[in-house]
Amino acid sequence: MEQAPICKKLFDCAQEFCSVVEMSEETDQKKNKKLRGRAAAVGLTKERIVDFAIAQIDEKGLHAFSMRELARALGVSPNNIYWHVGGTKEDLFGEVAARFTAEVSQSLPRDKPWQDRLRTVFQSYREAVSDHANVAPLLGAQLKSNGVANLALVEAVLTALHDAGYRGPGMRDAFNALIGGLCGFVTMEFAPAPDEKANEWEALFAERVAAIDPDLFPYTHSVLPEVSNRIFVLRWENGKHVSYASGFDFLLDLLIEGLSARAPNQPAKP
Amino acid sequence: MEQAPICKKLFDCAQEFCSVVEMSEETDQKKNKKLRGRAAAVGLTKERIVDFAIAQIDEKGLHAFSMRELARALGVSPNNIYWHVGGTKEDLFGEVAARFTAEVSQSLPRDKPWQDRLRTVFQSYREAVSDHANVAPLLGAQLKSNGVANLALVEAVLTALHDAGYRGPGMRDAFNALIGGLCGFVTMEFAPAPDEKANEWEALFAERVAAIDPDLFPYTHSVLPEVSNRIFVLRWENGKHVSYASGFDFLLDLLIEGLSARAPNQPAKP
DNA sequence: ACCTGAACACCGTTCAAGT
DNA sequence: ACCTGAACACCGTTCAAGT
Repeated sequence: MEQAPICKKLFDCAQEFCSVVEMSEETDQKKNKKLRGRAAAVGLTKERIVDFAIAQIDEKGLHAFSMRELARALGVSPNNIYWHVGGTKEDLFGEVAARFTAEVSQSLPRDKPWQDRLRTVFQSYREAVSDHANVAPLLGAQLKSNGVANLALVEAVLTALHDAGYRGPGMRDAFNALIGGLCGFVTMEFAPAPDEKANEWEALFAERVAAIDPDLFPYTHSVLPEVSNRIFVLRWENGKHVSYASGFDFLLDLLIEGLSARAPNQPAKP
Repeated sequence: MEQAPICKKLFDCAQEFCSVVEMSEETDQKKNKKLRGRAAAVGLTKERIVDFAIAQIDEKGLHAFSMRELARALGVSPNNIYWHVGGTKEDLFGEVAARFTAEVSQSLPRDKPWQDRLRTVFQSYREAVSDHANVAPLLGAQLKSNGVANLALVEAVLTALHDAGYRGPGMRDAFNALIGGLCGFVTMEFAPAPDEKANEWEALFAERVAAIDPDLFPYTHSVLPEVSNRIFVLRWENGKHVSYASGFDFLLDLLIEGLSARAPNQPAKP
């Protein structure tokens, strides 16, 4: 599993050592050739693999993604991928998720009030995910994704809560409510639709929605026109086609407002 | 896809017609034998299939679930399942999710204030999911699950929001914030851990967490003892092993509180 | 209608071997 | 170290056929 990176490191050290030793009697040309002969034979790197994986997932969806097809796209034997990325498909997904959350933690302002910092963190999280909506399930619905990569995000949220005065169990609950609520929202927002023959499923679903029994669910039936395919359970398209931005913003407002009202550190009133 | 049920109906009609015609010259024994000869040959039903599917998922996890193994457990040919449940694994997952959310909408009180009704709806949703935590990804991270089955839940939430005075776009946003936030939370809560060799992954993760750089993430590092494996991103076990109940309750409180404060219908103050 | 057996095209992963 | 070819054990799904 984890032996690959370790081996790699050992090998890098060994290489370094070698180059130093042979430096004197080796021409630059020879060296290049040697390098091309091994690492550059295919030139595969973890970055390149993750790049292609994300592209494939973006294009065909997570469901259709396969290691063998990724290998074909890279023009490489499948085992080569395993070597670079760890012995398992799940490991690759972990790398994808990691790359991903790394983008979020680019520009986190430090000099604003904690409420504003929270707002920008989660807004940028949602933006990052919506750029590659098909990977959404990897972030919310798998533990491996919650890797150690997105520490910047964690640090940002924790310090914000600290500034608000939250400590100990209260801080934990607040953190979990924020991450669970908001990241969970985004996961649901971009939940993939069944990949049936084109619009077949949509038509069927719309039909069923239209056939809702007014006697059993009178209110739902009455608001169907303003609600159909625009709220979470009663929909046949996900956030890629129908915007849930206002719902997300509303949730974010409710949470920050509530956290402010309950914050142990209240602004001094002169 | 959907042709199976149609065929079924046609056949049922035909059967009925036949029995009526033959009724006069057919003994009850003969009829029973005939019935046993076809439908009861294996006695497979959609209910039985879903029962077994849930059991298998509970036991081995969603990742390890397979149609062929389900067929083996049922003592049946794989195609038999396809016939009863629709032409696809995804269809079966849809049925599983449906059965599931049907449980939630059992006891929804109607005579309480809307805040209490919302509270019980979502508490019981979380309880239902936690009883079969491994199916959680089917509910939050796939659109097919958001089928038309859980209409009782939708009706309950919508009427609660109506009583609070929410209408139109405001009602939509409130609905999405509630469902997305709370159901999303539960999806994250029970996100499955990688199924690696036992505790290997856990040890590795714990190790990595312990190795967090205090210079890069000073605050996270300082609260590690009270936070490690107890908040969402920094964990190696999911809600099956570590309770997130207090975080969920806190989120629920924040939402209901916020919705009350903004509710167009405020209680009359005499 | 309900059910089976055999087959197709694919998959994740591993093993032994090359450079 | 980096990479390939061939193989294993499985999978979802379909097709033709039985009752």
